[in-house]
Amino acid sequence: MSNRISKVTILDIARELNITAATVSRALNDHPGIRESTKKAVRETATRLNYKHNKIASSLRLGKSNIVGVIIPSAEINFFGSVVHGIEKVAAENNYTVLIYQSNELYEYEKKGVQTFLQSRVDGVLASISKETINLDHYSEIRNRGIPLVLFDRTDDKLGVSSVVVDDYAGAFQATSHLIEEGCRRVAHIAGQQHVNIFNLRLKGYIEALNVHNIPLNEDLIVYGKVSIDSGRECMKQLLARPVIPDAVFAVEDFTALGAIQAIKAAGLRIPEDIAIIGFANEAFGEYLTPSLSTVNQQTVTMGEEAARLLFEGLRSGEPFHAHPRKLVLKPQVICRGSSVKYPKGDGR
Amino acid sequence: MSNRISKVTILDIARELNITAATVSRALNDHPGIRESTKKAVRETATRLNYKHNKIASSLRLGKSNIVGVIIPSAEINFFGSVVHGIEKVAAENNYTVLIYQSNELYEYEKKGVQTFLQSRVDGVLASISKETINLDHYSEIRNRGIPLVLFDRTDDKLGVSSVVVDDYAGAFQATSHLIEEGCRRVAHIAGQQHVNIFNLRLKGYIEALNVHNIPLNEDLIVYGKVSIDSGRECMKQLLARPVIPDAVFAVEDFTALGAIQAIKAAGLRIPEDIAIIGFANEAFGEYLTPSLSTVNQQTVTMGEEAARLLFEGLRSGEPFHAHPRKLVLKPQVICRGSSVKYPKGDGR
DNA sequence: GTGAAAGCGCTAACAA
DNA sequence: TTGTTAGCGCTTTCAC
Repeated sequence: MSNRISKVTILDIARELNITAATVSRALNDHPGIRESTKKAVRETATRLNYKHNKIASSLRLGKSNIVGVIIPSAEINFFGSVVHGIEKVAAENNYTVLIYQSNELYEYEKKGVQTFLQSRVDGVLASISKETINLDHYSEIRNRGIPLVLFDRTDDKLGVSSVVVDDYAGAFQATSHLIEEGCRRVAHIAGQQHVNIFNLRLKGYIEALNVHNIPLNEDLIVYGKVSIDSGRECMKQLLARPVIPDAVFAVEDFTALGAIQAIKAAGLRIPEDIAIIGFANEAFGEYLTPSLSTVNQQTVTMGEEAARLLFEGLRSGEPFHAHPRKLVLKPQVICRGSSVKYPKGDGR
Repeated sequence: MSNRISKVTILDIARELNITAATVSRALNDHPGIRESTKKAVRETATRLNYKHNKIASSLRLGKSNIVGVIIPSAEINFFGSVVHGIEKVAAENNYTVLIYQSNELYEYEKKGVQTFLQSRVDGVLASISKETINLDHYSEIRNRGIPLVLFDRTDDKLGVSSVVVDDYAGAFQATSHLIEEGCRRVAHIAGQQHVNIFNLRLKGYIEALNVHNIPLNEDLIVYGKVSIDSGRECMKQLLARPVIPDAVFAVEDFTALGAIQAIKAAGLRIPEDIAIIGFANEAFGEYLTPSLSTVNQQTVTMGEEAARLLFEGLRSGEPFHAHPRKLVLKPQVICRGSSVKYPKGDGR
């Protein structure tokens, strides 16, 4: 009620106590070598006057904002939501605030996000590259300005920055192997855009699993989609129209799998009896489907935590951040659920 | 490559062109009364030198940050994700950046978020109150400091600030009426914490619908839960154990409905034949369930847009923000899907 | 149409 | 242990 619009500064506190602003600042920052009694008095006066630290002034003076910017394609994809959680956790531990920017998978938005971050003088950036993005100059700019940048999930080695990814190749290999071990022989793959690194790796993992299990690769069983529910549905329809109908599908991620499931059901086929299916990413909805969706877990929270840790370690060390880029590879795990398990008791071998 | 660490300021541009920083500032801000040729030269030099506007310095000088803070319980609830989308859209139109803080439904986090925003000198706050929150002093503080505050969805009239809500009472009324019109007579309600305004309104809407349809209220058919999947499951189990088994359930929101569905299926009952069910909130997963979940749509994006608009209008008008709080009530719509429609062709009357 | 000068609120040398 | 002083980068009166 007293100070409707707070304009209380450290100077007000100083005057109140007949000391200088410098002392107040030091007291507030718990500087060693300020008498305890002074600190106490300052703190009390601060609360009494309703003082609030001005981060903007502090940032300007310090040349650092204590903000990290995070660029994600979409907060509505559960995967990124979880990663952000991991990031926020570590950021909070380091006394940092997190600014989130959604690119909506659009190159232009992504560029705009980078500019916003640069203007806001964020101390570091964590980013996952949008599907649409091919030109990486905006990320180079961050790098070149010496601002710590760590990529996660959708990364690009060309940038020469640290990154955290899940082993998509291994995940795809395991997922496909799982289907084969359930007894499937005509395993199809609904793939994603091949310029996106992780989607390409998933295709490769799929192919390798076929190899290892001595199943000849059949190009007819691979379709390339755009990674969405609609695209998954369309791709599945194409597969069902081909001479050889698959008995299993490894979808590039869960939304694609969902679309495929709809198409399979619409065709009057049973899951997993006629066609088994597995997705990738462990989106929340998968658990609630009937049958529940098998998928690959990507350690999302860990990914966020590790990415943030990489960032803060570099931030603390203070030194040329991008000198020695590190690459962390997390191990994925197959989650077997109803959509892929044909023989709940035994196994297919 | 040239300026690894950008330290280019308007002064550098000024020196380059033999003018003063003041002129550069004006040129960059497109001040009228700066010669076109000067502006052009300044802009060119700025890009050449890789100049980047320093928002922090600007904010300090201007006394405004051009940032709005948004407090939501959780980004993982689809509902809030959509609202944030609406907010971001309007914020972008107004040249504002959005800072998001997740309270995780925890009072302490929520308080911390408010403090962070206050320190960051956000120009306004949009918030949805956490389920756990009872004490509202932290919100009063925002208000008392004269910082624009607009609440959405989880609001509280006691604060005397503008708010945007969906008409929960009407939504609950419509949802319950829908079940009754499908021929159900023993309509149960899994309710939420009654200190949360919207949950209380939903209970009231439920009761009123029974009244209007001349169905006596049966306290045995109401259980109070904690609004989560687990709680929904437990509450449903309780209902199934009672002397009168319901033939329909109106769940306080979709996650609760999901838990209830699991319990119903586990009990070997069919949906909607034995028990029809409807949720609230139109979470994304509902569409993908089998049967798909009927629910109440809350105009989420609109809610975000309207809340943001309320904020920016006040921000622009510049005047005592909380003098005339406005309350916007959006109309919800029942979405009929498989879980509640017993007679797809006709109706229950 | 442009310059000179002051200041937003804070912090860190350097002094004392 | 505390004070003095200067400055972070920008914007804005007030001059001219």
